[in-house]
Amino acid sequence: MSEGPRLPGVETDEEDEDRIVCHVDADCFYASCERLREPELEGEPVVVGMGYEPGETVGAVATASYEAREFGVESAQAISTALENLPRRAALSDDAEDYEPDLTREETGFYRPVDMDYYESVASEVREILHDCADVVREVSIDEAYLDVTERTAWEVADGFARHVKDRIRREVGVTVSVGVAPTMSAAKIASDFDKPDGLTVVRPGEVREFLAPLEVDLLHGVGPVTARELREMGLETAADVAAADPEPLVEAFGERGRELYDRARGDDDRRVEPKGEPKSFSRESAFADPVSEPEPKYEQIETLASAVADRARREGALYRTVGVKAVLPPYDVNTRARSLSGPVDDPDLVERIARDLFAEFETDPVRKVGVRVANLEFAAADQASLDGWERRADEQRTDGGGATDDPSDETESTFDPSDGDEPASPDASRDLEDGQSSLTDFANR
DNA sequence: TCTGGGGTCCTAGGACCC
DNA sequence: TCTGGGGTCCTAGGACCC
Repeated sequence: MSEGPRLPGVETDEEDEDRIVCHVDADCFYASCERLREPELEGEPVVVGMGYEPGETVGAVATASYEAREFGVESAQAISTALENLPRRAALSDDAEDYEPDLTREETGFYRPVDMDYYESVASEVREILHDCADVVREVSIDEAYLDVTERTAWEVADGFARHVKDRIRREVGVTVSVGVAPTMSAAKIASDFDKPDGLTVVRPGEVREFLAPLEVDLLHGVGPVTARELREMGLETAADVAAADPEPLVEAFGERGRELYDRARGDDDRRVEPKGEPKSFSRESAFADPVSEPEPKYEQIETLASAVADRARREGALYRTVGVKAVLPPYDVNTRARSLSGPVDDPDLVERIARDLFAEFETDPVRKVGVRVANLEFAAADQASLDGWERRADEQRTDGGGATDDPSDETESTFDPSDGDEPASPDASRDLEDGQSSLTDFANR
């Protein structure tokens, strides 16, 4: 996790420079998926919108095909803006009179709503190929992964290997990907971006710093608009500038991230490709078309989201110890509130109660977006969240000795006791958990 | 860029403990 | 009671990524 200064000689990272890391990044993945099941879209501008319904103008651009990008359509753009840059083709034929009469077919595009289930099915086909091509795969998102292919290829033939991966995905799934190969994860990531779409870039050991040198700072992973501006204010425009800079001011300005930035710009990155661990949180949020001031619609949304989040956690076998809400107030004021319990639970009704409770503060505010989150997840291992699981834990805590170790949030728990008593709501584990908990608490309080 | 949704990590300050 | 040092956990906000 944390990089920081490291002790010399600990761990086994002496021979790290010999890793061969491959970063695979699908090109405008959602749009490619749409083309897969609708081949007529091939070669046409395609815009995939989230929160978008056919024929409407709300929502935002999730992905735009390269043809659509030519018209100035960008990811995260409001659909209404995208439509100004690139009118909807269907609209043209449906209702031609309402649109500029001189629009040619070439100046219009296809708009489709996000269909996650379908993209997920395509992604899993890609994933299978990736796992077939590498010993270790880290999936970063639905359309992106790192592969450690050290044991599968050699630098002399790395481009042939990458070509093979690309070809297999194209042939067997039908989408194109861009691939970067480098001795580090961060360089591989940048390399895959270097020649998009359908790119293939190999950066060999010893070439990393030279490869990065001319890049603008905002192309570095982890540098967004805010950091880029600050770096420029410090006179650092390119990766070479950062690499040659004194690291101290960077650390001062950005903390640990500053150190990381400096290291990465110099090509230093000793992270190993590792499979992604368990998720840390689940959340759902949704925006209102216009800010809402009345409490009722907001609470209704909160409840819907709370139950969706709790459902998800249960499906994934996760217990949670923290419940949070989010309220976005105009113009774009993000507020979050969270409350932790003294032990992990699976209890949809409790999620809903806490979410309502936390949200009460924003009851009468105009709100444009609300969200619900669970965190501090625990994935009950193979043995489920069984009672003996809890007894074992309780034993651990007991033998821990001093009562000091448990229950900093004791009073949180008691806050919920009154409302908790009124119904035997929670099926399965959670009741046992809560019971187990209270005896634990009793013990601690003795 | 007038702003959608689902995530991660980091930081700062406070409470609390020894 | 006028004030040390080390640590953990919690909340809130922010930057960033896809």
